[in-house]
Amino acid sequence: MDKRVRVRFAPSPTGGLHLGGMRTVLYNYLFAKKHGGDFILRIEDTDQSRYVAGAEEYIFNCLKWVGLEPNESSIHGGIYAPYRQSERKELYRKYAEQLVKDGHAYYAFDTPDELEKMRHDYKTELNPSPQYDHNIRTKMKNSISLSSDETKKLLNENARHVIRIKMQEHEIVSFTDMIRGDVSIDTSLVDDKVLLKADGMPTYHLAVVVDDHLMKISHAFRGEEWLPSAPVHILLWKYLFGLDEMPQWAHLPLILGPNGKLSKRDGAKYGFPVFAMNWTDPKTNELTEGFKEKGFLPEAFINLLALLGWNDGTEQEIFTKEELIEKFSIERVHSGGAKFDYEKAKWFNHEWIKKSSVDSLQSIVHSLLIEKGITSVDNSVLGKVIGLVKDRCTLLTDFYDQSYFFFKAPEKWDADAVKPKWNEAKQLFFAEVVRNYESNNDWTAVVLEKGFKEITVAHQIKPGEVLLPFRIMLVGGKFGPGVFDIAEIIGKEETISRIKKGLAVFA
RNA sequence: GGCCCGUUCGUCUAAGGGCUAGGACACCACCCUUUCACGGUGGUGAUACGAGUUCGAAUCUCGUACGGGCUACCA
Repeated sequence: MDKRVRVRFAPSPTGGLHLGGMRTVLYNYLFAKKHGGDFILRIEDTDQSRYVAGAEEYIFNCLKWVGLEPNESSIHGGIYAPYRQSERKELYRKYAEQLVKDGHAYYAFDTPDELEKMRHDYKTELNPSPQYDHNIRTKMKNSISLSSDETKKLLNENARHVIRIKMQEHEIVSFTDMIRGDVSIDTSLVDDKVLLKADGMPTYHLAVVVDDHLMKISHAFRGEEWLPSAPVHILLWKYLFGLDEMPQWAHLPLILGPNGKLSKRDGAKYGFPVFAMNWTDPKTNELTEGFKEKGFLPEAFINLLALLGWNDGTEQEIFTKEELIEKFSIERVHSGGAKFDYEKAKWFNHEWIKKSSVDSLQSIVHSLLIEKGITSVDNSVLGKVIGLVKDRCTLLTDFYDQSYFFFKAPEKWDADAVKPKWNEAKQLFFAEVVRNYESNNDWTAVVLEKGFKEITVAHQIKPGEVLLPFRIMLVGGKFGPGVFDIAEIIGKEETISRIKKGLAVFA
């Protein structure tokens, strides 16, 4: 059987592409690819009041960045188009009416105020949040409590109404989850969910079942927060299409922040990204930082996401996308939630930067430097620089701090580290170094170091006393790779110029 | 409140009845390095609690506690 695996998203700020959603996509993708199936992305835009312009494109951009593009979606198209819910609106009413006809659903005419009143009136200490269920529905305004004439009259008058599922009083609904095994839930605990809203749009509950059937979905992945309403979906499948056709479900564990389900707020509060890419909410102008802009490699992002709740049973932690596809198994996904650890996330990125070739980093570091105002970047120089500093970079943005001095002479010097011990002897020493380097015809780190050391001997100075000042002349502070490597790369002219400048500053 | 899901070092996790509960991140120490890192070696550190089943339980069962989720004309 062909595997058709799908994931659904709402283009809204709350349902946007945070870590949890991204991981759902990833597992979905890995599972589909592993079994030679199709990865289908569905967009939920049923609730126009929450719809955020640009959010859908944003989701696709994120997927593009990490290379998890779907086979079918609202932008990629596919044989079951359209893939956007608002464009499928007309489909859903038919199924909702069918359910009413078969006695599995009913019309409800209650206004928001009446619902509010019900929640207030039936609220007790024992039941702080009363539900629209088999007890309450007889007391509300719907086609079960009203006579059929009254119902007809209201429908003919075009009274605002919704269609609700009629949950059985006591029925145990069971299904097998790919991660958790057998799960059973008593229907009496689930309320009569709205299936079709007053504006004619379906709720998630109806849409997910109708779409999965129409699009011949075989596997459906979603977050654990959907578990309590799973019986609604199972029952709808039973009533509408039969359970044999129902996709296999996998309810993924939640990704937790420091306090509970990871939220956008957690990122701002604790200083780490929770979205794949930068996202500016057009309604509030609020910026949510992304992993991409923070300096993560897409390979690292996928890797750390995959390992948050899954492992292959070995001690391997660094996986390429291809290895993940090969080794992923949904049965090995944890059932418990995982707390996101930003320190470990950074470690994954560091590993990936070290693992990446100079060539693959070149263009990304180049544009980063330009962004930071370093305009004259020679590509062959940059290649050498990247090779020299990449082991010291945890985030891509670290490349700036680790390498700007190759392209720009220091303008400030950590003079406190030099001046107190500065003296005439050192002044003379560096004057000698300048003379030596000026006559140098073999500008390599090894030769430069040899010349430098010889002069320390001649001047009876310990290398340790002049190495630090030399470093500060070249880069401005106590950081960076080996000084002679730096000197080799910046070249003869620049090295001598920086020594002379340093001598003037320290004198 | 009700229901659902979960619980192994601080964090992510391995161990599917059987050697001193293994690894990674973080942390600490030492080594390397005449800067800062990288790297190397080592260390601190966990089966939530209580019963039961068993020759033997992190592992199976029950209870308790704790954590999370759901309880909308949101998804």
